[in-house]
Amino acid sequence: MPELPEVETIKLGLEKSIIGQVVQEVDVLTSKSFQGDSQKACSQKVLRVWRRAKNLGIDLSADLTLLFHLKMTGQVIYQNVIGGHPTRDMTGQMPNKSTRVIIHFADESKLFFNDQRKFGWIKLISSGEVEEHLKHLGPEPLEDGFTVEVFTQQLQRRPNTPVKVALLDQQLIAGVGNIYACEACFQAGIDPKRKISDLNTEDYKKLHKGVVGALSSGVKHGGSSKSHYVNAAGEKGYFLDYAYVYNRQNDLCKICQTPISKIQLGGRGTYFCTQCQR
DNA sequence: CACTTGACCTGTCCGC
DNA sequence: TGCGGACAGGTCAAGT
Repeated sequence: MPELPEVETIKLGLEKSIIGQVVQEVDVLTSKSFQGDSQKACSQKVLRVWRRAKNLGIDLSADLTLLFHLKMTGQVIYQNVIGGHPTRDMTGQMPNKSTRVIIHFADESKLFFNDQRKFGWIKLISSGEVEEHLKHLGPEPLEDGFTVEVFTQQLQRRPNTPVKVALLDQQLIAGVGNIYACEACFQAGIDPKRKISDLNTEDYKKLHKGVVGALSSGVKHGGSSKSHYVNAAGEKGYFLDYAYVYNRQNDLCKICQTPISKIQLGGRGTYFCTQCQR
């Protein structure tokens, strides 16, 4: 589920709530969801929360890092208990049947890792190992170094791949997933089926703008909640209210009123407007 | 090497 | 109402 904007929104929420907290206990309810010795995290303090692509990191003292990947259905929800009641209760009773790991802090607040499909994971590693885990990832599209030139160079490593499939390749660009790949192609006016080798300079420029624009809009609206995604406080995101094509098969294009088409590309559902995207 | 497909899981939705 | 099949935001490994 969560793509760059969703993980970024979770990161911003956690930064406000868990920096300086001390881990008291880690409760692993589903063993495949947690790799490493969870006991090592006990008594360690949260120093920093960060994101790289769709990975979420929590740096602890003692040179430890909790690395998260939410895959399709992962959730990271923080609940601070005041007067016996959670401060917010958007997500119902916690833990629930998809809760896989609970991190208890010394002040009795808790961080829940929920994941219906069990594809996601948490790894406890030494901070020095983080780079090794993330080294295959391409550039961060919302950072300053992400120029049209860098973008073009990266895409050209996959000349025979359809544009939308290339955007999903984390080695080329970090953090774009199925929703934002569809939206980026729409915003660029580019047919998602076109091969990379078919693009000209102008196309790269429009696509670059589309990728940055779609992701920025995603962050601005707090991410996309088709079914599972919630932020660190358990609240939904509203980007899909503003989406032009994703999940809008047969609905009318917001620009030209043509019904939105859905096809398969690289095995994934792909939405686009046959009129606006060429 | 470049690219495609299936597997990993659970739940929901849709047609019959 | 029940049942089977398709599909779901991601990423690997194995196949062509």
